[in-house]
Amino acid sequence: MARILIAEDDPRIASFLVKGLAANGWQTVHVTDGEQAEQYGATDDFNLLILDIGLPVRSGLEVLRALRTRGRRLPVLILTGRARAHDVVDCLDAGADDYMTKPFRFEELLARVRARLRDVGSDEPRVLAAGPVRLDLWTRQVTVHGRDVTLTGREYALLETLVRHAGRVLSREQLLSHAWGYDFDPSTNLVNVYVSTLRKKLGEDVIETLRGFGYRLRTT
Amino acid sequence: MARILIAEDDPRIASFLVKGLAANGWQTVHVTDGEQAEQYGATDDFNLLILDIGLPVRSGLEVLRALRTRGRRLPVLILTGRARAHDVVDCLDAGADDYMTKPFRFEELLARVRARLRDVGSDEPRVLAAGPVRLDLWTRQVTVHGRDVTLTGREYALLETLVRHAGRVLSREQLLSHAWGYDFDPSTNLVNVYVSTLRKKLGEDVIETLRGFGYRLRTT
DNA sequence: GTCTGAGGTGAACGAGGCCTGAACAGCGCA
DNA sequence: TGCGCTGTTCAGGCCTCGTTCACCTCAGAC
Repeated sequence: MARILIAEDDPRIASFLVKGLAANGWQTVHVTDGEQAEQYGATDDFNLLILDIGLPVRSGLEVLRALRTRGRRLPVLILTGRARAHDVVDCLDAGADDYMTKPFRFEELLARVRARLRDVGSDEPRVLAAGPVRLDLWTRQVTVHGRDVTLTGREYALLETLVRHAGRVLSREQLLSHAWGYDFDPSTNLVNVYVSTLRKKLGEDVIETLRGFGYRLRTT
Repeated sequence: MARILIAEDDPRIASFLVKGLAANGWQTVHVTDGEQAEQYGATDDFNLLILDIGLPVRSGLEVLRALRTRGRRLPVLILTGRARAHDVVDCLDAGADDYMTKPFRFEELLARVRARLRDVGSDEPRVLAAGPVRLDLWTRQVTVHGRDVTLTGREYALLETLVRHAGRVLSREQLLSHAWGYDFDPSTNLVNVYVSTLRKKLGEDVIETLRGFGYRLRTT
């Protein structure tokens, strides 16, 4: 099983990452400053480092440079705020493999983590299918009962989450954190709205409502 | 699977090469000075050597001469900066098979790598086709729905990238790194502009926009 | 030197996606 | 049956993202 080192000082984002990655079967270790990140990253215990660029004590960029200087080839995924997006170039120069700007959707992070771990673990299939729904992850094409459907970004993200957990009941909160990110207002009715639009595009019978619990993708 | 030895001391270019070649299914080994290049190149483990001319410890030219003196017939692709373009003649004399001047476009590098590996692995077809588009890689002729179209260099590079990954959604960054190179400003709107001009020449329906994600070449 | 065309930049414009708030519908419980 | 709670749907505004255009630089041809 792949092990992931998370270097992130914002407790909110960190807990979001730890829980989400654990739920997908990865072991995580969480550190909160650049010094620890460098120490742990220098061991051979991890298959991936998720590195916040704005860490205390020592910045993510410094950590990355130090690791690369020591010859560590560990894949590194950089997290950066909008405002510091220009730092990304330096990080890629310094040998980062990929980056994401905050706020990010969890599904997107998962996709990138999977891509980076492809050599280590099982690789990501090209097509996801559940019940009448097929998602082509390369082309982002969606079909229902063989019929092509065009979805917007959010609609696609939400459907992808449902398909990945097909048959399971997912709460509004779970769907929000996967398809939107950690940065959501709990009182929003966004999920309801997007389920509604998805139903219009996919047909009424594809997504089931479990009153009081959440939604579920029909697998039959 | 073909194995490629990369001898390049600029970490930026090296990481660009390693990632890009790996993504195309080649195994790479990366060394950063002329001494290592010579040691690794002397083994029989590689099908191609990508050799920077300005390496520390021992220059690319020295490495090349040493390998050839020892009777190694390994194909060698030279990388050279603009300023040192005159060294190319010496390298070709010393037995290099091909060369590129920095900065270079990734697609161009790929084409040369494919050409050099032709004997070893699968060989490159002469014509690429996807949907209504046909590219003749030898003559650089382009047709859409059978109609001839003339493209500038960049337009061609961008279209080639789209055709090589036809149907897949490619992000702006992926397109930039393939059609422009490692040396791009992530905030540029170049891709947008060139997609726009390509659409004018090829027709509106050939390249599809996936809002928030990138572009895709229609395969139907 | 002048001209031409390719490559690249910055900004204005516009469409469309995303989200909110509120009205409406329907289910379950008393 | 009536009430409250949960879920659905719709209209409308904001704002991001993509498109396009005018303009600049640069290199090569003549």
